[in-house]
Amino acid sequence: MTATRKPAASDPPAMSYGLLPDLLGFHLRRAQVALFRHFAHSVGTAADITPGLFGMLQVIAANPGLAQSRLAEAMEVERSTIVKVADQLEARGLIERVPSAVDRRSHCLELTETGRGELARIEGLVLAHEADLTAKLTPAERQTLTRLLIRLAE
Amino acid sequence: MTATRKPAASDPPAMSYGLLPDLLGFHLRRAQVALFRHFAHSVGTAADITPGLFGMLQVIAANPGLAQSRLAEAMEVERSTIVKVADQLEARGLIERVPSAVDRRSHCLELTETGRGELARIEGLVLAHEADLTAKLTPAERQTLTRLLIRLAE
DNA sequence: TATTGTTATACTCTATAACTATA
DNA sequence: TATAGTTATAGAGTATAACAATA
Repeated sequence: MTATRKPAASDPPAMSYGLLPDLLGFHLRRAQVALFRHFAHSVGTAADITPGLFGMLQVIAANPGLAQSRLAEAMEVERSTIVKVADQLEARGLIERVPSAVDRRSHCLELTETGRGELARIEGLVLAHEADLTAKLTPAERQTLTRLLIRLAE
Repeated sequence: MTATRKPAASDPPAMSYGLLPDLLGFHLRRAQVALFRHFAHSVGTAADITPGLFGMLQVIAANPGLAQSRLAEAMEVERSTIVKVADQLEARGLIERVPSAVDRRSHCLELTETGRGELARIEGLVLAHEADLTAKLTPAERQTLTRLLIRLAE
């Protein structure tokens, strides 16, 4: 049995969320807020990075020489949005814009040596964050959750 | 068996997402993006509302006479953020700011008659959106997903 | 002193539209 | 004509800090 206490007359009336608890989007949002907070506290304070920037860095690392427009497609954002992301990562010395050898309009994004080192460090932090966050679930539950989310997004 | 075709030499190389598919946050985000798109196409075009505004309206409707500061706490945003939300909903004639009888600093948020009608209509659209979105899942899977998301957010 | 609503301001993330240099 | 990167600009959504009125 869970710990309870006698409700006092001075208690604020319990808040109702109406229909929201019946909606998947409500729980999806709450889970994401919880994850962002956990990420900010664990990874963010140790490495000054957000989930979004980390995602960009991952895709750049996994696809050496990726053009900015291809990154935009992969992340499902506008080309123009990538400019500032690349500016930021370049200003921090994590990536380089290398002119393409075959298309002079195109910039190939590449991790720098610094970027490779930083990314390795951040990956360690992210994996620890992931393990900590999902410690509430069994491995089977974690896999079930991932699979259901994938099917929802398809 | 799934339909396939012979890969052509001109195919772009398959994009890799690196570590991202191993991370819950990646799938959480994709699911939320998919849900937002679906909401925008189904509910949004018929009622000019976003998931965020709908959530605010739900909590106001479910807690008549709620003060702005209490709404801010319930939605986990700053007091000052609520001002614009209330402005918007009031400008659309959906809610009213009623001066509190017991605390002259406080504004009690109340649905107008128009607001009640509109909310009822929007709720219908939202429930249809929810049913359509989750048609990919069995009722048991839907419940499992909700439960796992709740445990993740706890 | 603390709280309520408000304003002014700013920051992040994103999009649109127009520009240039290539293709 | 179409594409790659860029710029300028704007719109959500959010936060911080300060203020007047009130508790």
